[in-house]
Order: sequence, then C-alpha cells, then structure tokens
Amino acid sequence: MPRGRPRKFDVEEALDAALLVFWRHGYEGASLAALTKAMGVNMPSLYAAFGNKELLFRKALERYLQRPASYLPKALEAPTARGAAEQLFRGAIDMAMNPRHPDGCLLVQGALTASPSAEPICKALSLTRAAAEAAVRRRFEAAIAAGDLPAGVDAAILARYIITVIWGLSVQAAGGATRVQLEEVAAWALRSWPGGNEREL
Amino acid sequence: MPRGRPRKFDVEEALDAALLVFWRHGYEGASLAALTKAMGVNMPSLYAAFGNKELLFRKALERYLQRPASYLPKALEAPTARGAAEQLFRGAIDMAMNPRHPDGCLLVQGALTASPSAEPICKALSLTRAAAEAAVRRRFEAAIAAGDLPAGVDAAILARYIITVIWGLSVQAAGGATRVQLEEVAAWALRSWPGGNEREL
DNA sequence: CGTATATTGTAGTAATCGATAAAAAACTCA
DNA sequence: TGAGTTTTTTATCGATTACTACAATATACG
Repeated sequence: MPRGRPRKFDVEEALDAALLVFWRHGYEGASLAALTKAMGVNMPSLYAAFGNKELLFRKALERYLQRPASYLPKALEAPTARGAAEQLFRGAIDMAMNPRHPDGCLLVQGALTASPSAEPICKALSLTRAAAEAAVRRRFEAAIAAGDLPAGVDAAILARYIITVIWGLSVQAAGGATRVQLEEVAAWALRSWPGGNEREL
Repeated sequence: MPRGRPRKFDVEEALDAALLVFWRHGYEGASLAALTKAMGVNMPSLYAAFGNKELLFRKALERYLQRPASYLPKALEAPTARGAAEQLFRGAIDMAMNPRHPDGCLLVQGALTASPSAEPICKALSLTRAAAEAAVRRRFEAAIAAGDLPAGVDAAILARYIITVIWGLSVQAAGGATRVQLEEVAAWALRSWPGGNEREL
C-alpha cells in the first residue's frame, strides 16, 4: 500500500526495543548509538520515523503506559478500594520483577534529574506520575462516595501514600531487591489501610 | 605551610558546590563545565584536587552523608524505635524541602539508571541506600531486644518499609510535592506502626 | 636572590553526543 | 519501461563530552 521503498523494520517493535533501552539506562543514559543498535534501525531511518530523541522517548513512554504499565488502570477496576490498592502493589511488583524488561518503573528510572537540556523529559515524567496519582485518588473518592471507604478518609492523602510506596518500591527494585522483599513491604504498607485490618499478612 | 603556589579555592567549599550540581542534575547530567563553573575551579585544578569526575562524585557523596544526610544516624539515636521512625521521616522531609539545596535525596536523584560507563556510580548509590536500610534495621533489632518493639515484629521488613517510603518521598519531592503533602504521607505511613497507634495525625 | 614546588590559566586532545546531506536502492503507479 | 516516492545506506556534521599538555605564576625554602 505505501508509495515508496518499504520499511525494513516494524515501528512498534522498534519502539518496544527503544523502550527497553530507555528503561534500563534512563533518558540521558540511552545513547542514540545504543538505541539504533537495539532497534535494528539506522539513524536516518530513526529520525524519519520518530523525529528526534525526545519524541522517540515520548512515544516509548506512551507505549509503556499502554502495555507494561496498564496494570494501573486495571487495578483501579477492582470492586473495592482495598482490592484496588492490593492489585496496584501486585501489578507494580509483577512489572518491576518481570525478567522480560528492566527492574522498576520507567516513570521513576527514566529521569528524576537530568542536565538542563533534558528537563522537559523530567517534567513529562513528573506529570505522568502525577496523573497516575490522580487516577488512584479519583478511585478512592468514588469509594468514599460509595461507602466503601470511611467518610473521614482523605482520598488525596491515601492515594499519595499508596503511590509514594510504589515509587519507593521502584527505587528498591533498582537496588536489586527481591520479589519477596517487595511483597513484604507492600503487605506492611497495607496495614495502615483505613477501617481496621482483618487480614494480616 | 604548603610548598608551592597556594590554592585559590577551598576544597570543602568546592565540594559543597559540586554536591549541589550532582544533586540537582544527577551524576551524568552534571557536566564538568557546569561543575567547574559552580565550584569556581578551572579544570586542571579540579583534576589535580579530586582525580576525575567519578572520584569527585564519590567525595561529594561522602560529604552528603556527613552533612545534609546526617539526620539519619541522628534519628536512630531517638529513645524509642517509633521516635526514630518519626525523626527519620521528619529529617528526610526537612532535607528534601530545604531551599538551600535541591529537592529529594542524592541517593535517589543521583542515579537510579545510567549509561554503561556510569554503572559504578549506580552501584555505589545502591550500596549506600542498602547501608542506610541496614542501619535502620539494626536500630529496630535493638528495639526488639530491648522490648521497645513487639518480639513478633520483623525488623528487616519494618526497616525496609520505612526506607521504601523515604525513597518514595524523594521521588515525590522530585515531582514538586509540598512539605505538607510529604508530611501527610509520612503520618499515614506511621499508621502501620506495630503495637497500636495511640496518636493518629 | 635563586631554586624547588605546586597551582593557575590557556589551549587543545580524542571520543562521543545528537542529528543530517546526499546518493543509492526498492517499491507503486502510469 | 520509466517517472515518482520513500526508505536505506554511507559518510559525515558541528557541538559537547571528559580530560590534559604546557607554560606562566605564586608561594616556601636555602
């Protein structure tokens, strides 16, 4: 169907490969040489297909949210807020420990700090983290409205707490923590769940 | 007292300046141009005094532990384990929100990921984070031995949980969280303290 | 003063960074 | 087949990276 010479690479596969490199080495630590090598795409083709390094990262980030990080919106569909929180932790740990991709969460490992030229990436990741927190907060607000959570609970604080633990788990994963260690932390983090803890792990 | 031409800069002041640059931009994001400019030291002098970029970072890290991050060993001197945990959070938040230096914790912002050439720095920071966690764990083990914490508590898990929240707070600080927001998270994190929560915040 | 020592300032190193120009190659359509 | 279109290939581009050689400078010591 296309007009000229056909591509030798699949755009989404190349994007997945780029995502892995950004994930493992961070935005600035991922050189275009490493990216092109992992993607199997030479440099002019990469620029023709994706624009530049920053745009490539942003597209990889979109793909990250759609595929490996899709556990988050799925977790929020759990019937109870408590179940949603449990699935958030489970999903985050499953992703962080998945041997098919690097440890931790791209929203954290991608770039917390960077040189001035990469600050837009820091901000984009920060905004994405804030969006994740906001999604959790809305889920908890709905739980309060439904009587699933006590009316006295501050959904914003609870959501920020849960998300903070998840970012902390990502840092722990970067340090080589094991799955069991992360699960123990998550179980302990749920001890502060509002309204008593019937099941202790 | 020295033999030849005297230095035009103070080594510790220059190290403090370098620490701020590493803290704000991360190890790889801190260029030697930015470092020399902030330190007020030209390049040959920097290399004569500190060796190279990696050694400079390691010395800045030592200084970080001695000065801004000294809240950690101090917090562990609190009379009770619960008090130690509270002071850990308070110290971490005070440091993260101090306008005199960048937000967050150098052990997290310095480098979670990096290009292959900077992996030794990632590992050094990871080891330092592990050492912090181990110090907290030992404090909690002592608390259990002293009857300050219930015998059934796993000090390693509790320490890892507290430290995980602290790393998460650092990520939140990188995203522009306010002091109040961090304090709310810390207060909530302490709700899971073993042995009941007399004071709820 | 003169010599030794150590730092400073200037200039520049090779290598790598992200990003491209230009031409050859592979397809569609007339 | 041949014109038109798009990608690949090859060879780079200037800028920036971490790093250093060399000579001038400023001190202490004899």
